Amino acid sequence: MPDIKHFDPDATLDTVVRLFWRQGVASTGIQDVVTATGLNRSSLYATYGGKQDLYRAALRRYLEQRSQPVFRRLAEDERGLPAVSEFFDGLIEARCSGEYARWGCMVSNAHAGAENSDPEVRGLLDQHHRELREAMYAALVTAGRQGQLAPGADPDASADLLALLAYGVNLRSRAGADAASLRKTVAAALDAIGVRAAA
Amino acid sequence: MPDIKHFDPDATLDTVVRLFWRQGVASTGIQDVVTATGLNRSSLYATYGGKQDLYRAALRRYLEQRSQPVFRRLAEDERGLPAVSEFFDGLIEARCSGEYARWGCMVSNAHAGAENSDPEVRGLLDQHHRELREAMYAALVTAGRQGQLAPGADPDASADLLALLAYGVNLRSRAGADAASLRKTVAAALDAIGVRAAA
DNA sequence: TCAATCTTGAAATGACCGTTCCAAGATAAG
DNA sequence: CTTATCTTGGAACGGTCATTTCAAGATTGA
Repeated sequence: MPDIKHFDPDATLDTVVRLFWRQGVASTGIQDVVTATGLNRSSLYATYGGKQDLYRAALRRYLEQRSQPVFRRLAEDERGLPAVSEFFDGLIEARCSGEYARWGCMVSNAHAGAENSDPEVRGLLDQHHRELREAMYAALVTAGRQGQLAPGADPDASADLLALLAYGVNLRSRAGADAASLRKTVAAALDAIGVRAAA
Repeated sequence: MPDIKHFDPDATLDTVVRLFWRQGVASTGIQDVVTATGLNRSSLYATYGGKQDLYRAALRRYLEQRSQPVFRRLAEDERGLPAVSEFFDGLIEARCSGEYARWGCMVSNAHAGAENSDPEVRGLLDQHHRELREAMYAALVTAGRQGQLAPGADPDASADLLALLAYGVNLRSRAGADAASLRKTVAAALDAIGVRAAA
């Protein structure tokens, strides 16, 4: 009997993700969302709830669509260190060029804003960090099995290090950091963890 | 002939720094500033200009009062790697406990927000990064002179790495990262750069 | 076709935003 | 003490905020 929605909630959410990703939640008004999505306030509120609910949904979708697929690929890659290197290459590429250049990472951005006082948002940040760290750890264990790690390198602590390094890349890329410089920095980190090239 | 100010602009600015540092500029209203400082809108606008001017002044003051003294101490320390280690210990201590626990770094936070679209703010972020990197580099060169660096370690790239790591620490500490875990991560990074403990 | 039920458009809500204005108060040189 | 000049308090400004409301439109089962 009822009417059906005249739009695709998932496609709309992708548009909303882009808004919150680029500008943050505090600097994005509902009017911005209305303008960008083309639908009106009533549909928005009926579908997603208020602004904070909309932000939470967008952050969840960012994790599912943007982060987790990349993490999964990293964790399941059997090559070891080259997989980690490729992960960072893709990261830097995405952060410094193309449609999302200088947007940083929506999760990293959320760390720095007032939005992280929301317990559910905080939970998503922790989940993101855990998943990134574990994917990195899996790749490093694989690397260790293939003798790619330096004798003293601890996969556990190295996974933490590389995860934090990714946050640093995300942050500095938003301020316009040079891609080549970021690549060189990452290479130095991997070199320090892996078997020493030049002794 | 004229009247004089009935307050100390520098002390007031310290209060404003704390506001913007903790909540960010977008989530802080002029009313918050009025309430926190105790002075009046007129005095605020007459002394500092508008909100954006006030934020810029606060960010400048954060650099001068909070960042640069620490950078200077790091750059001039003659001990090498222990100086770097102490820098990170102090950083993690400040980020995870005491008055400013879970506030992150005002500059790191600014990277992630919409405030970095202001050219002057962007300039301050770059200046901060340059100064951090150069202090780190100076300490690493000192370390190298004393034979504390691993044979393959490049002070230049390692300085970049440690600077990005600091941003990662700042970010994750805001989401409640555990101090012990952060310390362990930093130790692993320094171990990878320095002469290998366990071979 | 009718009626039930959801969606949609557009206007309205009150609260808060950053900023301005002006009269009253304070200061110090003459 | 007068007067010029700045500071201060507090009200007022138009604009924008997130959210609500409600009538009109659309859809589907009976």
